[in-house]
Amino acid sequence: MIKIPERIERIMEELRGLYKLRVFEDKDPYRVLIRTILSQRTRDENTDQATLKLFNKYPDMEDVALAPQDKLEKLVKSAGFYRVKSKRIKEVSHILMDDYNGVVPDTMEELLKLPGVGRKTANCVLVYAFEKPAIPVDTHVHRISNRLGLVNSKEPDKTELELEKIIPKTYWIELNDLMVQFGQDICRPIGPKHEECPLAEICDYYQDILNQK
DNA sequence: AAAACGGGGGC
DNA sequence: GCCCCAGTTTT
Repeated sequence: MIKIPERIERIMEELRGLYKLRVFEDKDPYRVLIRTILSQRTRDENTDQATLKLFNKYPDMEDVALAPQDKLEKLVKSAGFYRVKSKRIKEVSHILMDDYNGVVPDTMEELLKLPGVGRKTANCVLVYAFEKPAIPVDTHVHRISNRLGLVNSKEPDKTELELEKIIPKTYWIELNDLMVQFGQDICRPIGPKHEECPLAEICDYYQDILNQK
């Protein structure tokens, strides 16, 4: 059983070897924010399609703020949860115009005040728009961190706190994206591909499975 | 703590 | 056809 710091280094190096860090071609904070809200509980392809259609028709914050609700719903439909999401992006746009002078805030405290923005979304904006170190914890990061024995946590918020204590800051910006790719590809929620996994030998979850046989 | 929100893809 | 999924808010 290797120590945590070595374990982290091993994990991050393997993930770096397996995947490339994907960055939004459009780092505009407003667009990152809206795209991230649309991405909640939603796969990339569907998010991308919805985001594209939305900004094609309503390119700016003001356009979205003034757009009719039913038009927005139609445009973002493919992202799922489309009624609540369309309402939130419209409301967020309004609030940013009215209370923030059209500027997306770059602090956790202010971001959390916006409707539809929780810790995961706020951290995504901090990382992907402002390039500030933060660790967005979604279900992939939550699951993988627990399986690999980095944390022992039932809730994503607790996972985030624990990760922030043990992960060197140099890894923060890439951790979420690399783990998401790993989680879709190999360390899947159901039916993880242990045979293909380069981390199986240091994985608590896999070792438990071996021991049960 | 649990429910509600949802279209799209895997099988 | 059935089941699951890159969260957040409301009950």
